[in-house]
Amino acid sequence: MAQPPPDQNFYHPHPHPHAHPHPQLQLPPQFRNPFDLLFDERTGVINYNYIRPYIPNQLQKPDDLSDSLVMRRPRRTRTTFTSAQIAELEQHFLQGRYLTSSRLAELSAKLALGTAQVKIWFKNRRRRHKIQADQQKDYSCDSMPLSPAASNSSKSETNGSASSCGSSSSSGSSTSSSGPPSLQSLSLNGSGGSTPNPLTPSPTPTTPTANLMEHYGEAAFNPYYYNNHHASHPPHHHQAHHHTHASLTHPYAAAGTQYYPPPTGSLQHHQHQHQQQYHAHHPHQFQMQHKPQASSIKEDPEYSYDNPYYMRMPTSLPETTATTTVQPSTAMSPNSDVYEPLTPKNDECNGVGGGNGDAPEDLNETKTTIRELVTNNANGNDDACSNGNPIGSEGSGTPAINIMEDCTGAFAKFQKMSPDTTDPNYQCTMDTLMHAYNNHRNTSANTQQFATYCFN
DNA sequence: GCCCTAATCCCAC
DNA sequence: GTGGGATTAGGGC
Repeated sequence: MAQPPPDQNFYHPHPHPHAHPHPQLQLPPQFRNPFDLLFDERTGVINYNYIRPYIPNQLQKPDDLSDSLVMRRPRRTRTTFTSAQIAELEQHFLQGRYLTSSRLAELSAKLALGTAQVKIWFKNRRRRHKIQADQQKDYSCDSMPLSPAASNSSKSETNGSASSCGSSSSSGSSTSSSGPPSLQSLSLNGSGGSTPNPLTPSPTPTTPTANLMEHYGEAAFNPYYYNNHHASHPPHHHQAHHHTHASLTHPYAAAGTQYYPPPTGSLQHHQHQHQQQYHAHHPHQFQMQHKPQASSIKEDPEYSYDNPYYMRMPTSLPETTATTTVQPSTAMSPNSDVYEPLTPKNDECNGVGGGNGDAPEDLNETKTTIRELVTNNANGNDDACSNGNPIGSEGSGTPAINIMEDCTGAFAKFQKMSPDTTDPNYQCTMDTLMHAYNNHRNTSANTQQFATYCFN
């Protein structure tokens, strides 16, 4: 009987050439999932060298089993994923943290990996992400100063980042005591006073992706970019890149953690490990996703794409990053089998969930909101502005609107993070704009002053 | 030896 | 069957 070639993906404790009985033969109960050990789902090869009884560690070894047969389930040889495989896996993880069977099969075939390996990778990736998210949350809740907007709003309200930070967002416990700040806390915190319900995506037009990508660099959000722009460059380019975007005291650096900038040593490792570690240190882009209920994702007819809790991926990027290669998320498609729901608890810390990173759309929303604000104010409809000195006090909101229209590019100012958290221009959120507005509506004699303050 | 992480074990649903 | 949490262990440095 011809013996199949041994499969190198399996551990062979007894590499003797004698074939063990065929797995279809009767197996005693202590054999658990023998096919796990025998069948390589990638190659389809049965490993005839390998039939061992599985005895849980906790169970006592039956007397009639020799020591040579009692062992922990042997491991497969550790797979070393290629950088391309990692990139692909990361990209799919970006699109959704859970895979359907069809997606799994497709991905495993595409990457020439076993389905078990793909599943394990996603499982471990989710685990890693959760740990880091917990660390970030702890850090951001404990240490990060609130943006002026959040600070303002928190004076009169107890919603927003402060209160939601205190509630656990996951079934697991937060175990770490320190870590890098959440990027949400860094750049998206401005929703505190303008997000009535922290469990819903913020109605405050924010541009999280634009903010974060500009501040941290495209690579932090796009593994493809990372591959294309860093893999071929010496490590110092990588670091220089980040210094460019975090030229001042970076919260991560200030925290003295290993997370950001990535440790020099690891960055100087070879590309594969470099890439793996990079993603381990930059998990921020998945903050809004969480585990769906049970197995409801795949067939749940209520799994509506239109549900605002569902992940939204950026479909367009600021012009400064328009040359990069972020793929339109298939998670955007109702036919996608990778998109997943966002549960309310996913809105960690500040209720900016939803991943609504469509910058131009948000910008338009912001402008529309301000337009209404100014118009109402100018028309005397702003009850809050009873001091007789409203914006557009010339009797029409038109000048302010015109200024805004003329200052479209100036909105970009608010998409930049300031290292100075006391800077009232800290964030481009409605809170910030309202902060500026409130500060100046009592003092500005005309629209121009306000517009100058806000948009220049 | 340390770190990262693939793989395993265990339990819950 | 699949998930998460805990753990083990391979491999690079």
